[in-house]
Amino acid sequence: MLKIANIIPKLIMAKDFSTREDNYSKWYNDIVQRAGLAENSAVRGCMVIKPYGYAIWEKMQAALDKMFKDTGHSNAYFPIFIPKSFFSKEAAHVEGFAKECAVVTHYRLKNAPDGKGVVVDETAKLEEELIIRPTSETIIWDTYRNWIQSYRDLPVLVNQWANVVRWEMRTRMFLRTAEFLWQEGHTAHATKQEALDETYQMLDVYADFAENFMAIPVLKGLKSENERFAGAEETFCIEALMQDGKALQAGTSHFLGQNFAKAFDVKFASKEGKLDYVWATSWGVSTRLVGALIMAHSDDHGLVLPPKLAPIQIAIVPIYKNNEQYETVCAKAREIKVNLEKKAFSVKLDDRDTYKPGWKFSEYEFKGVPVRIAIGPRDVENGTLEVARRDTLQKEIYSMEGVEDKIETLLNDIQQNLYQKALSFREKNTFPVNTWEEFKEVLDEKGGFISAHWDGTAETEQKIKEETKATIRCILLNAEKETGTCVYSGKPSKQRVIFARAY
RNA sequence: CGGGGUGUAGCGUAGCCCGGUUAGCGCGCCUGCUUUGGGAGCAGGAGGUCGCAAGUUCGAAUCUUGCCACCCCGACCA
Repeated sequence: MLKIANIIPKLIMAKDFSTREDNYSKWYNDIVQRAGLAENSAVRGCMVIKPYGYAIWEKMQAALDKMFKDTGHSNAYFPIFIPKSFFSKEAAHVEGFAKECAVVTHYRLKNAPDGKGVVVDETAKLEEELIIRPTSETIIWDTYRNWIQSYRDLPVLVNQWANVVRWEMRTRMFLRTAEFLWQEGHTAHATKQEALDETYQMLDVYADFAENFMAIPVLKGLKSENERFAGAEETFCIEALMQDGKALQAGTSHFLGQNFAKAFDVKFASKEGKLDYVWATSWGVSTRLVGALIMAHSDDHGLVLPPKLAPIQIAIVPIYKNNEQYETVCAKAREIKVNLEKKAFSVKLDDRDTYKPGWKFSEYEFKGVPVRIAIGPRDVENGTLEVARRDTLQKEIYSMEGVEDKIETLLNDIQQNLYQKALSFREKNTFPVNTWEEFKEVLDEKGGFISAHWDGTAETEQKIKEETKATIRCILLNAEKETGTCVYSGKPSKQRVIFARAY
């Protein structure tokens, strides 16, 4: 490092770009659009995930898929359509999803009588309507019945990467769309303890992924009854805090008990020769994580991506005045690219002559590329490079010699720095409160996570939600037990729980 | 499904009240020249069913009615 350059002046921050303070949701939408992550589609509530946005999802998939495989799971695929009757087999489950199901009733179109377009052919009505899966527990447990007879068939450890549809009233890019992509793990076990262990294990996998890949610290906890998955005995979650002080549920892991086994009659013969119902879990994360990634790290210059999930980790921008310089500079740039690729980094050399360097700088900045290298004739002459990091916007001049190692260190540093920043943000925005007045005041003036005593009843949680829009995000798994009095009802409480307004 | 709002070129918009030139502007796009170390400049150019349908009128982006779509605020949710 020969010299430390200045932080980019505020003057040249992104044009026509909303700021977080000015209008948080517009800022979010601007990033999604301008970074080329996604756009609205012709279908209400559904989005088109564009190549750059999808590439982030693919990076997430790759990392998670490996973690699932490493914990013994296999991928499979179940149908997108679920017979309507399957849904009514588990009472709580129907109750929870009935209001947001898309239903297929016919299987054929015909030419309209007036010759304009096509209409549904009423003679092609399905005998039993098909539900487009909002989640796959029912079809999967109906299938598992045939897979499981003996304890020797257990455990079944299956994951599926799929799309699901939940007919939402109000949608937001990535955070809530009518159709979304996700993975859903569905496991079957011989004992309650084994199923519980699996539930915790996958929660840990999610937390590990969030913290080490997404660079987002998460709280691990148990959901209250109100927030529990429809059909689960217990729902566990990871909760993250976004920059506007709202919480985001980033993943869930459910202990389903024997509910689905009973509903779908999935029994197994134990070693002792006794018939018993199978114990189940399910767990999932979705493209919502892309939304989490945006809201956790990005700034008023655009997207900021952690190196481990960035589709492009390093962008190289050549600088030149004429053809001759272009050739020299690009030759050197290609050399650097090859060397960096030897370290398995994803590098983009942007040698397009149709855009100017300044334009490219801005482009990679709002696309969140962690590291940008600029190389010009002066650098070729001096054996140097200008290296800019996206998280701090700092620029430094590096010597070309051994640059691969320095970039590697830099990328690790950026990954760590993003995590630390997010962690200290969460710490600064987590508030223990003891009175109802304080609760409302903190919520309205600061937002963030509120740690407060709760009497454990659904009624109190409901009242709090009605009065403040805040819900219990989770009951921390690793929290110290501490007796106190409920912040709302004044009744006795065994431990503090985490409240927040949430996405 | 309630309450509010908006539909004009790829995007953002002016014009609408009070009907009357060839529907204007910015960004983007195309061509050429000069440029290229932080979103280039100049010159020229292309691009419009004014959301859809009907009505009023000599004449409708503009007025009326109906429909559709989208956005924001509520209830519901990963």
